[in-house]
Formats: sequence, C-alpha cells, structure tokens
Amino acid sequence: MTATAGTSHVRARRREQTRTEILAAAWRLAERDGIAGLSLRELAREVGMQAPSLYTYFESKAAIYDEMFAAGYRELDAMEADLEVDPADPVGTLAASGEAFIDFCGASLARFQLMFTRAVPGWEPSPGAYAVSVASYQRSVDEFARLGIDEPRHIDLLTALFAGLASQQLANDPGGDRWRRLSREAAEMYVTHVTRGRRQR
Amino acid sequence: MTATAGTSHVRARRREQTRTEILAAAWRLAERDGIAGLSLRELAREVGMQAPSLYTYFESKAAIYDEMFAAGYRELDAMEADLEVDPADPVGTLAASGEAFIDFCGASLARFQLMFTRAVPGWEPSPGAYAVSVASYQRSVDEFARLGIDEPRHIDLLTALFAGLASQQLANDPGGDRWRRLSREAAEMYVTHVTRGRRQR
DNA sequence: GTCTATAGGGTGATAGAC
DNA sequence: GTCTATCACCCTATAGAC
Repeated sequence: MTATAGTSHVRARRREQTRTEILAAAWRLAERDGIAGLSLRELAREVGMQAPSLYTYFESKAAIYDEMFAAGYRELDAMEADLEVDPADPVGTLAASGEAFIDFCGASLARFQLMFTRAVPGWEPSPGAYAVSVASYQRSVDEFARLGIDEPRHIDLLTALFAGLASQQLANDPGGDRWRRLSREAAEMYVTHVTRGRRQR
Repeated sequence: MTATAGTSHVRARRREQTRTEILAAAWRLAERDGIAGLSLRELAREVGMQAPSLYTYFESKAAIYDEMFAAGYRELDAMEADLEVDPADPVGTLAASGEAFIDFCGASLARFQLMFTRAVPGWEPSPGAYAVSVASYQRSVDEFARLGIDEPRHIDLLTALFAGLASQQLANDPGGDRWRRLSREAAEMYVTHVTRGRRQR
C-alpha cells in the first residue's frame, strides 16, 4: 500500500513532466507554422508519440490551446512583476513597461497571436483560461494606479498605445526597433496628457 | 473575324464578372469562418461551381488572397479619399480619421486579419499586392504632411496610436465603442505632443 | 499508457472527358 | 469552361488490443 502510494506520486510527476514537454514542443511548432497551423500529428511526432497518445495528457486540442494561453498570461505577469514601478518617475516607468511589453510580444509571434488576436478559427479561451488573463490585466491596472493613472479611459488609452506600438513593430518591422524605440516618446506624450492641468485642481 | 473579336470582348467582361462574384463569396465565407478558414470547395459551392472550376478564374488560393488583400487596401484608400483634411484643424481631422479607420477595421474582421495581421499560415502578399498597400500608405503620409506632420517618427507614432485603438476595439469590445470613443482624446494628446514648442522655434 | 486502425471528415491541386 | 475522378495529402478524435 505504501509502495503503491509512493509510485502514484512519481507517476503524477512524470505525467506533469510529459505534459510540459508536449507544451514546449507545441510552442516550437506554433512558432514555425503560426498558432493556427499547429497539428496534433506533428506535435505527437515531435515528442516521439503517436497522435492518439496525446489524449492521455490533454482532453482535446482546445485544451492545449487553453494551457498555452494561460501560460502566456502567467509569463506576462511574471515579466511585469520584475519591472520596477517608480511613482516619482511615471515616464521612465511607462517607457520601460512599453519596451518590455514590445519585447515580450516580439519574443514569440505565436504567443502574441494566441493572446491578443483571434487567429485560431473556432477556438476561444475557456472560462478558466480567460480568468488568468483577467487577473493579469487587473495586476497591470493596480500598477498603473501606483503611477496615478486611475481613470478607466486613461487606462484604455494606455493599453491602446502599447498594443499599437507592439502590433506595428511585429507586423511591419519584426526583429527591428522602429516602433520599440518610440516607447519613451510615447510615454512622455501620454504622461503629459494625463497629468495636464492636474496642478491647477 | 469581327464577330470573334466582338464575342471575346463579351467573354472578357463575363469572366471579370464571375471573378468579382467569386471574390464577393470569398469575403462572405471569410467573415464567417475567419480569413484562414476559407476553403476552395466551399467557395465553389457558394457560387454554384465545383472546386476545380475556380482554377479557370484564379491561379491558386494564394492568388485569391492576393486579390482580396489588394482590394482591402483600395477600399481603405477610397475611404481616406472621402475624408476632409483641414490643415487648420489637425485635431478634428485626426479624430475623424481615427474613427473612420476603426470603423473600417470593424466593418470586416476578415479584412482586418488579412491586411494587418499574419493570420494566414504560409501566405504573404505577392509583390504586386504588397505594392498596393505601399501606395495606400504613401497616400496617408501625404495627407499627414498637409497637417504639418512630417517627421518619420511622428508618423510612426500616429499609425501606432490608430492601430492600437483599432486592435483593442476589435479584440476586446467588438461591435462596441470603448476605444473608438477615445479617438478625439487621442488626437488631442497626439497633436499637443507633435506641436509642442513649435512656436518657440 | 501506448499503440494500430479507423471513423468521418477535410484540404489544394491536377488530368482529362465533354 | 465545366465537369468527374482522383492524387496525395491533411485533420481531430475514438475504439480497442496489448
């Protein structure tokens, strides 16, 4: 009995390891073929299995996309947690955030497509996966608040600004910095705008 | 001989008409299934043909995407040609441009995906189709110049701002106006920034 | 847990009859 | 110009042997 319980622990670990391996292979293939081009047969081949064996580890292809989607937001969250927020220097803080966000998007086109566009016909994140993205967004909102940015329309304007820099960078100068290098100027423009007239009030 | 030449004229017209019909059906299907989900068999069914007959009108599926891509940029161009550019009112002009651009993107998700994202795995526009997009961009640049916007980095900042508003609107509030309504504020922020200190010089 | 086999579709593209 | 037939694949998912 003790032995069986012991091995089941080991098995659960192994299982998790295999799942991780499959997901890593899925990212590699998605990078190469686009997120919508991911195929289970090829994914199985990549990890040395036959396609049906994947169903031991994931319920469906949609479940794989779900895990990847949630992982993307967890990575974004971790990246943001590493950024320093200096309430005394909103421009510097936002410029650094913008660059980090563009770098994050540029580091994986497949991840960008999965997280921010609707590139997979017929798939959308499950409620569970979606909740991870909402939590990540909430975290960003909290950090913006520390910079004195708290009006909803100002937050929406900021996300649009960063999303725009990133999407232009990826679509029109992938691997370059034509839009990335505008981060500081964009941050100055934005901060000037949201703090405009604040001292008068 | 004269008769043959006459009929060949009619045939060329008919052919062009059929091509137009096929492209219209392609847009309908792409709207429904996503641009990457377009299938030639279904497209043929939609126009009452068998799939191989499409090859009489288009060399390949990529050629169909090419025509759609070029048509998208011609439509964008036509839309912009209808906008009034008032050099005395850059904020109003840009606010209207931004709204029009967001409306243009929102009017067809398939068109947006085809023109501005890389949603079709394995396809990119042919040089000819790409040239149409470059011409359209050049036209925008010329109109920005009439507003006194001529520094390349300012133009890039503006395209990022509009692209960001549109992509956030489509991804997070399709059919709504959560980001669209920020167009005027964004234009004010932007114009204040690019004209900052101009009088001093 | 992994396999083979297969269900039940789908895909773009081509050959050749009419 | 349109068709049928077909090539040579692709796909996700399931049943059931081992």
